[in-house]
Amino acid sequence: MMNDTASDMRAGSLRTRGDQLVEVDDRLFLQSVARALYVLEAFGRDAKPMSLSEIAASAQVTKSAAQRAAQTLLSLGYLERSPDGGLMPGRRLLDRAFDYLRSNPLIERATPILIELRKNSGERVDFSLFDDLTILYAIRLQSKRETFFATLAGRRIPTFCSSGGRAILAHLDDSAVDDILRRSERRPLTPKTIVDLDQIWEKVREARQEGYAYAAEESLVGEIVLSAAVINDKQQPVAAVHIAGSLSEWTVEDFRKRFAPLAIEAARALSY
Amino acid sequence: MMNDTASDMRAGSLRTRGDQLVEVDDRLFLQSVARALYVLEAFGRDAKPMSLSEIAASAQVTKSAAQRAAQTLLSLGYLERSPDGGLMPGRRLLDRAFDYLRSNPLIERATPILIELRKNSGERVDFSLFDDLTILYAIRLQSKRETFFATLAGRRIPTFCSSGGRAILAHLDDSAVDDILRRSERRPLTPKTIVDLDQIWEKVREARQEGYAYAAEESLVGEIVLSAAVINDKQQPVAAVHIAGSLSEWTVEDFRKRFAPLAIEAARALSY
DNA sequence: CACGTATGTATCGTACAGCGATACGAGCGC
DNA sequence: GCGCTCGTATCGCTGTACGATACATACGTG
Repeated sequence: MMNDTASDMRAGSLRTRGDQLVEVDDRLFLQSVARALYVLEAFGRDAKPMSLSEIAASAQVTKSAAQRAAQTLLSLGYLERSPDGGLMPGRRLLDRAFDYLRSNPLIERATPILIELRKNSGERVDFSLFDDLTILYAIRLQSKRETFFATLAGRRIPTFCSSGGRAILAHLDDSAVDDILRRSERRPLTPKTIVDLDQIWEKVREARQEGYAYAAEESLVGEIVLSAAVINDKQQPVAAVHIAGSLSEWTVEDFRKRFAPLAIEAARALSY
Repeated sequence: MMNDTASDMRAGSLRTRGDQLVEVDDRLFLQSVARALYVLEAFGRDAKPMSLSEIAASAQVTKSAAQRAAQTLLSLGYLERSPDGGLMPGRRLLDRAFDYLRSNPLIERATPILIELRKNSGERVDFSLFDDLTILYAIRLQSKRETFFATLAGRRIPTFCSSGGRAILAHLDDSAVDDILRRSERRPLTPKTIVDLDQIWEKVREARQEGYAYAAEESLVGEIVLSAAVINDKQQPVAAVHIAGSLSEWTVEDFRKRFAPLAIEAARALSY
């Protein structure tokens, strides 16, 4: 079967979504399901309770479609009414995320190792998944002082300017790195964010040599993060282990010297 | 057309799902969306990569429906292929949960207060939402030593045997408490779990008097948890603040004396 | 090595679920 | 009062999504 060279004869229709063209594998695709998910995703753009009309506009579906999807999601707990009558994401979403974390063998394996790392380092420890232009925090073990966003799994930050992202890039070949960097928007998150292509490349090369990456104040002022990549059985980087500290307690050099071996060790234990 | 077979043509129809009867509000309900969500929920029952057939069986949809839903969810990132070819929840679910946490005003308000509480107590601090028979962990701030599940938001535990649940019950009137206790399965989680109705009532009454609840080793051996309820503007309990410690470091009495005021104070700050 | 039984994948004709436009009523500001 | 926007409800048509079924593949197993 599967004369795969040509997927030509069948499937692969193109659908438009906003101004993007999205290649859709087959006609098993359920449009109403997609519309409902677009409705949920509207809150990713605007994290506040929204009216039906706002949702319809943001999700780029008709008001009717939004209405039907919202009713359905509401009755299943994936949307909730906010006190003022608007709509907001429902707590059922937490259950699904929980399922994700529980079902994922890598994360299951990672948790005890990260807990150990947290204990040994005394600093914040994170575990993030590589997802093209962004890395996605999956496990977060805080230290004492933290800010709101530092506690939330599900947060994404750009690959190009995070230590985790660059630790991962260091394990890709040049063309793949180039591809990612080119497609990244490279908007600075702090005044110290490195956005220059050559400078990023320099950091990636350094990470290749050292076996880990670090970033000082590139995504949060006053914060230093050091990361090592986790490699799968095909030698591809899939995730990263982070240790994050405060520059009010550490110099960059001391931090690197102290924690690089720990991060590398933890990442290695998770690889393969 | 429109053959008059069976299905009543009017609103508020009843649909069967397994052996449960689910009242569906209107005919704005999108069945295909529901089916897709049932597919995702299958992983809540069995947190491991599953085959399409397993999913179909667990979600109680036909294989065809499961196939279509899976394809759709796959292409949108809400399902992923596991290394062995099976299906597992996709990382996009984390994004949605993140949206939930970010969009929810209560949680936004709670985070800094909990961080402060974590700092002052030095113990693990959790924030859970009341959801009928269960409470749902939304924020978790670990202490040093932790186990896997203690780190995961999205976890649910029974209302009846958790300190948070009983702190919440203490703010409901008797009939509501009774209703919840009766509908709860009351399966013990540890040998120390209190399952006897009268004893639970005793704990609830104690919580009413003290303004907080506690549970020693009822959901995890060696763990003591103390909680205070958060009240909304209609005087209904909606959430709870927990402080959790180890019995290897504290006696029950010392723990209560030391942390009850902190938990109560934090919960009060979040109320209204 | 044919066999049975899993699996995932693909096809197909038809029914009916879901479509979008539109109408309706409530609430707000002017 | 008017004019706007909100959420909600209605309706007839149509094309989406339905379930059964067929097909390819990968297993063990006797």
